[in-house]
Amino acid sequence: MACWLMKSEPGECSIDDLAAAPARTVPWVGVRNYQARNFMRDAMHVGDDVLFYHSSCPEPGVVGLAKVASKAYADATQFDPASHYFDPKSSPDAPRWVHVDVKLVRKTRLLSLADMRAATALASMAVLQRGNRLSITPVTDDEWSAVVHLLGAA
DNA sequence: GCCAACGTTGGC
DNA sequence: GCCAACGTTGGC
Repeated sequence: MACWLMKSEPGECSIDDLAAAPARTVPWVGVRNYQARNFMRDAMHVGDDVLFYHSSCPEPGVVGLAKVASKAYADATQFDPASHYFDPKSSPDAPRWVHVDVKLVRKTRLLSLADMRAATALASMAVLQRGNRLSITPVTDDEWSAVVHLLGAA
């Protein structure tokens, strides 16, 4: 079972939005980066563990644990001209963008980006590497355990 | 296939 | 708002 870190801007979908969603599940719409899409399409499986991360906000960091709740399927927003995520080059016959559903397991305390950078056990995390901008990154089992340990040690 | 220009991300 | 880093686009 693989683990992932998924970034969300709290202004778009916060951990509280996820907690309030029906079945505490949201479709992870809006990914418009091929590498992140490929992770969802090719490498994610139902039941994979997810670190839910707030980005582009005053306190970036991990704020919850979640799971992958569906296989990848077409992102409806790419076909909607009114959507911010509309992609005129995509067609329903050959959808360019797909996504999975993500289901909340539990909210956690904030494990801030600063906390993460300070933790030696997390030094190799993809999300912490210089220049990283990917909204979805793989997390190793060891990194997952270290994050959960840090969250528990609050 | 190269590469310059441009757009986006995201922390600060 | 700044800026570094990186991805995408499109002319050639």
